[in-house]
Amino acid sequence: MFQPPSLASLPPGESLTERTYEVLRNAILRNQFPPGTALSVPRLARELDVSRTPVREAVQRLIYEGLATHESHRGAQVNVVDIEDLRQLYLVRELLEGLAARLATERLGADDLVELRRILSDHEDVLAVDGDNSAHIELDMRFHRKLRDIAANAHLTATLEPIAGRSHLALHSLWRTDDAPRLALKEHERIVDAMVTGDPELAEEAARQHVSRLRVRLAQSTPRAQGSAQIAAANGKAGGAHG
Amino acid sequence: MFQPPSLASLPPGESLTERTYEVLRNAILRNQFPPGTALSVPRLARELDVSRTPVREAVQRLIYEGLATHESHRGAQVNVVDIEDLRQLYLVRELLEGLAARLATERLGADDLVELRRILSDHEDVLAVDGDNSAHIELDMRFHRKLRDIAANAHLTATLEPIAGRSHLALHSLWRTDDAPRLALKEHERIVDAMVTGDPELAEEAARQHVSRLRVRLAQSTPRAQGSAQIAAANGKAGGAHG
DNA sequence: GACCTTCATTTTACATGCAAATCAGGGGAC
DNA sequence: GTCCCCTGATTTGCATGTAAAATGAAGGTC
Repeated sequence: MFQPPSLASLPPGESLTERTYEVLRNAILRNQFPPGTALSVPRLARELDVSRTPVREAVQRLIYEGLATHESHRGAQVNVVDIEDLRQLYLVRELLEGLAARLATERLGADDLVELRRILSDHEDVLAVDGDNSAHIELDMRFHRKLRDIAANAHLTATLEPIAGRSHLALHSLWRTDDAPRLALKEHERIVDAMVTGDPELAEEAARQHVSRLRVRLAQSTPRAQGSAQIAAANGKAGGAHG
Repeated sequence: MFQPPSLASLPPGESLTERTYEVLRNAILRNQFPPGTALSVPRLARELDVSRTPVREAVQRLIYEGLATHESHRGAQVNVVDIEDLRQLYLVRELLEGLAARLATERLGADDLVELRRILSDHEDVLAVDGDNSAHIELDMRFHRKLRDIAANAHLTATLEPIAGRSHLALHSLWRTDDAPRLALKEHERIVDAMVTGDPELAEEAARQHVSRLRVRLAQSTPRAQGSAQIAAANGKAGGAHG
């Protein structure tokens, strides 16, 4: 059910805890561990072939970051994000993405612009193939991560990263309309356009509108049984591919 | 140097890790562990009379929260916040405190108002005695924490709490002018006044201005050797009590 | 005195041991 | 069929063991 990415695939320079954390985080954000999945420390330790200590520390980090929840003596499980959560989440995210776009505009370099455009172009390619929601989410994450990088404000990054993570986690279960990815890409392009004009306020507003519209679109999405479907999918094995 | 608060003083319902975390966090925010202080896990474990595991986990939490920093194989130390850090920090904090005030205004109940006014009144009392910067910081924290509570947005709280923690950490080393506490209190009162009018936008603006002015005041403060004094105090052992 | 080198101490990063809590899954009792 | 209790397996929360890295003091050389 979960091909052990085996850790070996990761930068061996880092600590085991760090690498374990990356593996688990990616698995969650790629929906390989859907919301509701239990994160048993001994089990993961066996599967990843490390001791329990690094796994425990990685799981705690996921908890602090809000990708997992914890109940006393009952362990952790991948967070289930419901509509109300998302509403509150996007209220915060709107401000922070706006700030990121504003700061990024002030510091935008030629290289950065090239990289941003490459992401947009990759994103277009992915949407052309269509149907692949995971690839869309991946590109969406790359775009927003790049914005944070350009903004170069360590506190903003540290603050926004977990927020963005939780948002993207929710996307797997809550996206609905098929044109949402296309709308998102259009809005990304608008943000970049605003940044190119060199007007920070404009970029901020474009980014805020983007998040605000995401929120509206997600709120309108059929709330198809708030993740209970996910939990079922997680408990019953995800074997049947096209369930 | 550090009277072991011994953990026993804390809610015995919680886990050891949780209680250890609270003890360390309070010690840092009260400047009992000034910036630069090394957080040696075995040493703290001895002093607090618990095993190393809960201490290690508590320290990691402080690191994720940004109250401590970590260097590979060299352990953690209490974060040193410099002026540039603070500038970036307050840019983020301004937005989030604004949001908190806006949401709090929409949900303000009679009890909440009583509590807020009580905090303001306690704050006045403390400033009347004067000279006690720690008490001012404590009341400042209480005020902003209460605002977050009233706002009742879990994601905002989770996001703003570490930011506020780091801000308050910096206050111990970077406050300067003697009238800063009084100005802060005045601005708190303005925020509450705005909330009472029931106008969320006004409250948001008042809160943003408060943070923005804090930033300016802190930036103007004599940067008295960015915490190096603190580091010296921390390294030389504070053994001789009144060293 | 300035600069190495060595060696003991401490600490980190990870592994493992273990009591107590929780959960899964049968039987019975009704 | 439903409720309840029991039992065994698993897991959490904490404690402890330990190799390798980092630190620091002592001593030797120039």
